[in-house]
Amino acid sequence: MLPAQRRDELLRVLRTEGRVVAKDFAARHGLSEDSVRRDLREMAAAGLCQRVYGGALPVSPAVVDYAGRQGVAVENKDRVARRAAALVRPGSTAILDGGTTALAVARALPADLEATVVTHSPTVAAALAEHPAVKVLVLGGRLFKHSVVTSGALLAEAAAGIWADVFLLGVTGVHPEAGLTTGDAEEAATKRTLASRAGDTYVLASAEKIGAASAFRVLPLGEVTGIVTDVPLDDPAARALLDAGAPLVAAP
Amino acid sequence: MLPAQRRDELLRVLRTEGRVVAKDFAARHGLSEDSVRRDLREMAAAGLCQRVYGGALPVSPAVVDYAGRQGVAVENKDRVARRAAALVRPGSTAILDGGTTALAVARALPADLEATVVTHSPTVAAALAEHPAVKVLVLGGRLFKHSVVTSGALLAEAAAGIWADVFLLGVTGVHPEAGLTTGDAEEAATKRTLASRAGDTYVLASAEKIGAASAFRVLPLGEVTGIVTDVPLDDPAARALLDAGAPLVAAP
DNA sequence: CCTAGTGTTGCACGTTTCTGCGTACTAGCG
DNA sequence: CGCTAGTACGCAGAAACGTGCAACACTAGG
Repeated sequence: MLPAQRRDELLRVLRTEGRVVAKDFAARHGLSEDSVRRDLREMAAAGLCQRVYGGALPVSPAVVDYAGRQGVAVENKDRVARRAAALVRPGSTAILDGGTTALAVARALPADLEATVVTHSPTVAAALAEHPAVKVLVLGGRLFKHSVVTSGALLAEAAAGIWADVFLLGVTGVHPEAGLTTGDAEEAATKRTLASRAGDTYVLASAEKIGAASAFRVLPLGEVTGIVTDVPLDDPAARALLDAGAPLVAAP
Repeated sequence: MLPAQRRDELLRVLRTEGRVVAKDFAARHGLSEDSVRRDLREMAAAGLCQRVYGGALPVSPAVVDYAGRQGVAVENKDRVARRAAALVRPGSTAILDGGTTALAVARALPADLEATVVTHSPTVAAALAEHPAVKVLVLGGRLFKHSVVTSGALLAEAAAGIWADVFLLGVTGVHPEAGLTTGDAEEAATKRTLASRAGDTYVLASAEKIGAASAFRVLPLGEVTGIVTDVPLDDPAARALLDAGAPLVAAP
């Protein structure tokens, strides 16, 4: 990445996300933290941003407040996303589900990662367009409006022709008795189809999903390789899941 | 390689990849870095690119950056988009191309329209999730990063199974001699495939496309049903197109 | 066919810019 | 108050840069 490009990108992220975390930005784009910090320092000196401990914020305080709230809200999902992103090994093939957590995973993938990602979410596909080294395969089909993913016969047909190392599955509930659940029957079926096309299946389960249950079961707790969560494993809800045989994996 | 060829190629790479790295370009084409740098310097002086350490970037990031491109010539695109949206009749099936103009068409569709829209653009698909009565079919395939559309064998296979009343085609150039052109060979092939799956094909040609030409021809001017544009039909550029047999349709 | 003129190219040189690393300092947190 | 992570600063090496110059090719006119 060209130095000038790097600075443009920093400004862009600052504008769109309301903040820049030096460490994350460096990791995401395969840069040294030093270069990022140096840029931020110079941009701050030029009045283009406001340097703070850990990164930078936009100059205008109005934007900062908003960004701050957003930041706190997404922090949990980010932790799960970062942990899950590490499951996509260089050179491997991964299936990425739809939904906000899966979208966060797509964004958390290292910028220089060379891998193949299969997805049935147009939103995730568009996000992955930012990752130059990732081969992206979109599974077509009828668009399911609520969660913005494709499903149906066309998808099943396309999915039959692929095989992935890992499937990162998003659900709306992880419950000791109900298992892994989601809010729509067809969506559940689609997720099952995708799970059958990968060697390992990991569930993306940020805190608000733990202990929750929706109407339709995707899979029983024990039939996935791991459930990535940011809830501490000694939390009562987590204990209940572990007792029910859920393979919980704590995000750092 | 001829000097003039080299400069054309530099501009092409700049346009399609959004940047040129002097060293890489020289290595890739068996040139000296000196020559490349010299060209870039002159092009920058002529205002054709922006010289940065390591290579060059487009004059305005908006030219290439997909997100940035939205906002350029907004009103023009909207006029074309509204006119084109009227071509999607209630109850009919339409294929919608990728790109910013097609995205504008998706947004311009009436909120209560009952129709089926087929698209190979994740961005357009996501936008159509806002239209509750529109059935959306996403064509899967390998994601082409630059314009964020799918293409390849998987797409061709999926496209073979559909038939639409109308195809709304986005291009980067409408030129009296070059015809309808776009910046990538595979993209051009994909657009041809889609055109073959619809009864009528209409081109989305906002003013900046008129008279412009890119490297790869999608179709000759005469082989489409109509070319929707906001340029007045008595404009010299429009006249030249009409003389060349282009079926121009003026947007109101 | 020769020659002067023009433009392009590769190379050498000194300069500028960028980057990674070591060191010492500081903010945040328990 | 001590620990950790983040930070600033300085430095040295590497990479990229611009400039001047000489070699070369190509053209036009004699």
